[in-house]
Order: sequence, then C-alpha cells, then structure tokens
Amino acid sequence: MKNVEVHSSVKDERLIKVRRDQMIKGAVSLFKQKGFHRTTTREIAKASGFSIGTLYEYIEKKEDVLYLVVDRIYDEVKERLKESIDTAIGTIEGLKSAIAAYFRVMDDMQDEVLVMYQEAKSLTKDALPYVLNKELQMVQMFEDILKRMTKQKEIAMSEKEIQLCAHNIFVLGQMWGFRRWALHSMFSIEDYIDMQTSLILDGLTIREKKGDEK
Amino acid sequence: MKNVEVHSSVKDERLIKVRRDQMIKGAVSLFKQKGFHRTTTREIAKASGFSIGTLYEYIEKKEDVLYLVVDRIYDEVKERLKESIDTAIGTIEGLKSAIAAYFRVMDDMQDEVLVMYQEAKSLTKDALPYVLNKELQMVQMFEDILKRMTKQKEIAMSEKEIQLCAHNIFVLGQMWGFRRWALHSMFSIEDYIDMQTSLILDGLTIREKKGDEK
Amino acid sequence: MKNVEVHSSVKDERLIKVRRDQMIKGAVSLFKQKGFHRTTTREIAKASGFSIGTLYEYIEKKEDVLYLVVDRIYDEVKERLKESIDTAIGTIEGLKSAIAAYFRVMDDMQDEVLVMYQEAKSLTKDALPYVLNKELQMVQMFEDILKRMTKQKEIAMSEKEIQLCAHNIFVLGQMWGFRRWALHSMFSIEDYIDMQTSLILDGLTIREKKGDEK
Amino acid sequence: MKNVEVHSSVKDERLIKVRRDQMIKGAVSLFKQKGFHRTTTREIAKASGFSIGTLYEYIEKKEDVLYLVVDRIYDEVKERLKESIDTAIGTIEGLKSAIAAYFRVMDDMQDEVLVMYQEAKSLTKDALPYVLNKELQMVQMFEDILKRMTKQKEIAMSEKEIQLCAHNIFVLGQMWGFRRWALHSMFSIEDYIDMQTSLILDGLTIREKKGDEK
DNA sequence: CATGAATGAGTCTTCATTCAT
DNA sequence: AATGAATGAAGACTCATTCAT
Repeated sequence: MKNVEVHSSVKDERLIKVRRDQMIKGAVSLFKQKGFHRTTTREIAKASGFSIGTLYEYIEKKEDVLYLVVDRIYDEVKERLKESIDTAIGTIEGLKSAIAAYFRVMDDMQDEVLVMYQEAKSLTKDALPYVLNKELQMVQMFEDILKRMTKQKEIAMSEKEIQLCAHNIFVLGQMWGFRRWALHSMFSIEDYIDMQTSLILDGLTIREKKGDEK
Repeated sequence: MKNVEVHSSVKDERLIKVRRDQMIKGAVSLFKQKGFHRTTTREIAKASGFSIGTLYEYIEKKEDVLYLVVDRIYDEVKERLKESIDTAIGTIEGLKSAIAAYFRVMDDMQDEVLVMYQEAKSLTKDALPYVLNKELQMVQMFEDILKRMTKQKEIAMSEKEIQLCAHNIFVLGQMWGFRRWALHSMFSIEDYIDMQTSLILDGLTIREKKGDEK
Repeated sequence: MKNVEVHSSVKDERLIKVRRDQMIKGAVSLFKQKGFHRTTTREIAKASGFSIGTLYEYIEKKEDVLYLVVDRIYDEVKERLKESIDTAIGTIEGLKSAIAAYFRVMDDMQDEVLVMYQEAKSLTKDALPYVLNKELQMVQMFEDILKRMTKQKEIAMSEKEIQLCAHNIFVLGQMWGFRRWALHSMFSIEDYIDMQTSLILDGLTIREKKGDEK
Repeated sequence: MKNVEVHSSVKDERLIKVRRDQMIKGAVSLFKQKGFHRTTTREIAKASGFSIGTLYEYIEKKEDVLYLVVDRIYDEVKERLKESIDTAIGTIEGLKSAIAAYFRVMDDMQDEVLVMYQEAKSLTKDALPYVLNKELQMVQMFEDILKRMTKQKEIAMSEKEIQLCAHNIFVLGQMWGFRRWALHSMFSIEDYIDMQTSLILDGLTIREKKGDEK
C-alpha cells in the first residue's frame, strides 16, 4: 500500500511539518463541530493561524486537509496503542489490558474517531484504501494477540474466529465514541471496559473449554 | 418525542405520499453514491422523476430530503424487523432467529444503513434526537427479548448487561454494512450470522451457567 | 390617452368586476406591507380569496395587478375629490375647502398613496403614461379652481403660476402621506391643513394685492 | 443615531473605499434604469467592473448595495448643500440663495433622488431610520436659516411654522426631480427656482408684515 | 514564503406562469 | 370557471482555488 503524498509547494520539510500540525489541529476542531463539508477552507486557514493563501501552499485541494487529518488520527491512535499494548504477551491478562488500553484511547479521542467515521467517505478515491489499510493494521494488532494466545494454547480459535473477534473488539471500542449519545448516560468508561471485556472473553474462554472437553 | 413534520405546499396527502416515495427512492440511490453534500437538489429532482420546482413543492429545504430518507430507512428496518422477530418468545432459539433476521435486514439494506451512518450528522438540530430515538426503539426490541429470557430463567443478566448486549447486537449487525470493505471478502452473510451469534450467545450462556452454579 | 385594458379569459363582465374588486382589495393591503416586488402572486390570490389559477383567469401578468391597484386608487381619490370639490366656485373659500377636502382624502388614503408612489415605476411602459395622465387630471382640478378665481378677479396669477401652484397643492397633500414619519409627530391633520392652506394662500393673496396696487 | 456599518471581508480600508465607489456608481445607474428589484447582483458587479465574487467581498447582502447607494446620495447632497449654503446668514437674500442652491443640486441629482424615493422602502429595518435621520438633518439646515431670520427679526414665524416651511422647501425641491415628467416641459429650472422662491417667500413676508401691522 | 483580493462555477431556493382536470 | 400541481428560468449567495504583490 503506497503512501499517499500530499503535494506542497513549500520545500522546507521542517516547515511543512509545522504548518501541517497547525492545520490538522485547527481542522480537527472544526470538523468535530460542523463536519468536513460545512467547514470552509477559510475557516481552516484561520483556525490554523495563517492565511488562505498560505494554506494552499501546503495542500492542493480541500480534501487533502481531510486526508491529513484522518491520517493523523490513525497515527495517533496507533501510536498510543503501541505504547500500551505489548502484542508479544499471549495471555488472557495481556488481552484484557490491551482491550482496556484501546478503549481508553477511544474514550480520549472520541471526537476524532467520530470525525473519521463520518467523513471517511469524503476522502478521494485514492486516499480511502490507504486509510482503510491503516485501520486494518490496527485490527491486526488484536489479531496478533489472539493468534499468539492460540499458539500458546490459552485459547482455541480458528483463523476466521480470530479475525472476526478482532474486528468486534475494534468496533466495540469505536462504538463507545460513536454511540456516546446512548452509552455515556448508562455507563462510565470503566464500567464499559469491564463489561465489554467480560463479554468478549466469554466468547473465547468457552471455546477454550470446549477444546478442553474434547 | 414529537414527530418532525416536513412542510409541503401541496394539499393532497395521497399525492404527497407518492411524490415523497419517488423522492426518497431517488435520493437514497444518490446519497449512496456521493453522499448528501455532494448531491445537488437538481439531481434529486431528476432522480425522483420531476422538476426542481416540484421537488420544492414537497419539501422546504434540502435537509428535509435527508430527514425523509433517514426516517424512511428506520421505518423500513423496523418494519422488517417486526415481521421477523417475535419478541414474545423468550427462548435461546427465539433470540437466535431474531439476530439472524436482523442481520439479514442489515445485509439487504447495507447502502441505506451506510447513508444513515454517514449523513446523520447533517440532520437539523431538531431532527437528530427524533431519529436517534427511533434507533433506540430498535435496540429496545433486543432488550425486550433478553428481558423476557431473563424472566423465564433462560439466562441470568443484570439490567445493565442486557442493555449493553442489546447495543452490541445492534452495532454488530450494522457493522456488517459499514465494514463490508473488510468483512465481505472474509465471510458470507451466513458465516457472519453464525459466528457472531455464537459469540454473542457465549456472552449469555456463560452467565446462565454461572447462575446454575450458584 | 387610450384606456389600458387588462385581458381576462373570463367573459362575464359582472364576475370580472367582482373578482377584480377582491383582488385589488387583497393586493393593496399586501403592497402596503411589503411592496409590489416582495408580494407574490400566490399571496395575492390567497388574500383575494381564490386560487392562483383563478387569479390568472382575470389577469395576464403580475404587473396587471399593480396597474389595476394603482388605477383603482386614482379613481377612488378622484371620486372622493369630486364629491367634495365644487370646481365651479371660484372663491377663496371654495379653494380653501377644496384644499381641506383633498388633504383629508390624502389622510384617509395614506397607505394607498404611498403604494402608488413607490411602485409606480414598476408599471409597464404602456401603463405608466396612462396613470400619470390620471394624476394630471387631478392637478387640473386645482388649476381649474385657480383659473376660475383669476377669471373672477379673486386673484391675479399667470397661467404658469397657476400650473405651478396646482402642482404644489397636489404634492403638499401627498407629502402628508409620504412624509408621515416626520410630520405626524409634529402636526395633527387639522393643524397641517390650516398651516399649509395659510402658506398657500399667502402665495396667492399677495399677488392679488399686487394686482390691486397696479 | 448609530451608524449602520456594512460588513466587508476585505481589510484594506482604502481598497474598500475604491471598490465601493465603483459599486455605487454602477448601481446608481442601474437603479435609475430598472429599479433596485429588477437589478440583479450580477448586473451590479458587471457595472462596477468586477466579478460577482468580488462584489460580495464588499457587501453581505444585495440590500447593502441599496443602503450604500442611498447613503452616498444623501452625503453628496448634503456636501453640496453645505458648500453652497451659509446657514449663518439670516437674511432674505441668504434664504433665497440657499433655496436656489438646493434646487440646483436637486436638478443635478434628479436620478439619484428618484432612486432614493422609490427604493427607500426596500431598505432593511435598521437602515431606514438611519437614512431618514439624514434627511431630517437636511431639513434642519433650512430650519436653521429660518430660525436665524426670526431671531434677526427678518421674519416672524412660530417654531411650528418654521418646521413646516422647511419641509415644504425640501419637498418642493425634490418635486422638481420626481415630477419631472410634468414639470420639465413647463418650466426651466431657473423659472422653477424663481417661481417657487417667490411663492415660498410670500409665505414668510406676509407674516413679517402681519408682525409689522401689530 | 506569506498574504489576501479576485474569480466564477456551482448551489439552493423562489416564484410567475401554465394547463390538465 | 375554478383549482392547484407542475414547471424551469432566474436570482442571491458561497466558496474552493488562483495569483500578483
């Protein structure tokens, strides 16, 4: 999956980084409030702290901003996940703490995740697969944990079951963000983590027991 | 939750129904392809089979079309669910068939569900809560089944666990639609139903056993 | 000055009269509030008590309504003036009472006069001269009085002076309507009549005296 | 009476002045021909020498153009009046020359005055009082002259008579513009000035004489 | 590199007018 | 004669993008 580069007429790489950081920061807060389509490039420039002309020195099209934002969000989520998750550990406890860590990241980055969800479709045809691929990579982190657990006979799951379960964990984490209107009045994030973890593990341990029974 | 009425300058209720049916049908297919914001009112009119002037005889603002569409989708999903689900049955089998029915509706209406997901934010401030409420009603159908199962001692779940589980079922069903890019190459809808049902039930039966153990 | 006929597809002359009366009544009140351009044909139809389709049975273009309205206002003003003014009398007292009568009509029909003033320009090219001619006829009523007074040696004014003076009387009467925002807080209509009459007469009596001096 | 500012997204005040000058110039000539409502924003932009986009950099709504135009006309009339009228002089001759000057301005700016008259109603609710106030200020210039004349015993008029007379002068001046269809074929502007001045003065001198008689 | 004025294609929405019933 | 649904041309306004300074 080749990287999708956003063209900039500015040469100084360091400056590009600085300006795009400003831009992303400004844009995220705007996208949260009004969505991508209702946000104007002028607003983005203003929120970024520079002029519309300067904005276009660092991007080519408005959609580039969306891509940059979404890309950044993924990177951030992934970064924070990697910090917290040691995929090497193939134990039940390891999985539990990975889930907890991931859910907490989702809690911290609710708005960002919501933005991704609702605006992903507006990405250009060529940016979308790249972004979806990033998402798959994150799902794969959970797959990796589950695979290792299987290898270490902690659980007994087929390849397919692992894939599905990893997707479930991923989506259930996001759900905390995109269904907050329903969930947040019913659960604290800690409750949510505990209960979901328990439900997820039930789906695994059973199989392990089944395996034992044979 | 008061109904959100969309104003029409046409008096004949029957005609309003006919035209709005055309409109919704045309709009859904456009929203699927390009999203709400990238669809113009003229395109909607054309896809509906009438002129832009006529379109505006049946709505006031472009956003009304979105509301009409989303509202219709919910109603359709709900209708199809009610056909298939007999909430009265409080057995494991009843739950299984309810999940299967729901997942199949989600499979049939993937595009529609996707539209709802991605464009809901563009609904007017007053339409959104109304729509979210409809969603809650659907979640409640699963809650009802689980409650009855608990009452009939089929399972042992707390109020909160039931609520969370119902949300999970709901979201996992939608997931088949909004993550199709990842799931459809891995699973057939039947596989998906079987495996998810199994995972969901594990979360319940375990507790039932726990209950037994006491 | 040939009459400007407004075409109607309805044959029954009596019905045309009835419908147009409704139409004019409704339209005047709308034009007062929002002006001709901001009033829609639908609103006119509604205010007239019939449908848009029926409206167009009695006119051809929206501008016809304006013409009908303006025409009616002139007729009404003229009618009321003729009732009150006996142009035959060529005395100072006769002039005074004519002025008073005219000013009172202007007071009664302020809104209508305002409408005429502000919307006259929107009349069709062929309707305008016809309407302006009606206005001239009204000015002429004052000219006639002044001429008769001159003939009877009540005053001594040249033809030109008479024309100008007649215009002045006419405009000063309208002024009560179109400058009400300034005048009505300063004068009652009676004050206004008294003071203006006095000023106008000063313009005449002087000349009369001058005439005497010769 | 607080000033009514028209918002511009352009920062450079000098440029705003330049562009608005162009805009006003273009708009006046269009409004003269077809009135405010029949003039499109595109036409205004074109007549101003720039694009529709640029037009909207300097105003927010079409009505702003009208306000700008009307405001400018008042300022211009006032400016030219102040040049010509020395309100300090409280003599008959001073009044005569003030009237003459004012009437000549009205002659020069006939079209503009007509525009004001016919389109004033289309001004926004908040702009209208501001504009009317400007008009009052101009009336006041004549009041001031008359007051001074009274103070200097040139004439004897009550406060109310002065106010009314000032209004009359003002309206009679405008009348030259808005009744040109009737007046211009009968009088030259010089005739008009002479005759009206004479009529107006008759209204004053008489009173002065009356004062003398007592 | 930064700025922000200029551009005009594109969008929503209105409304006068028509015409089948 | 009356109705009101249908039409689409036209208009106000927006906003992504460019480019001269």
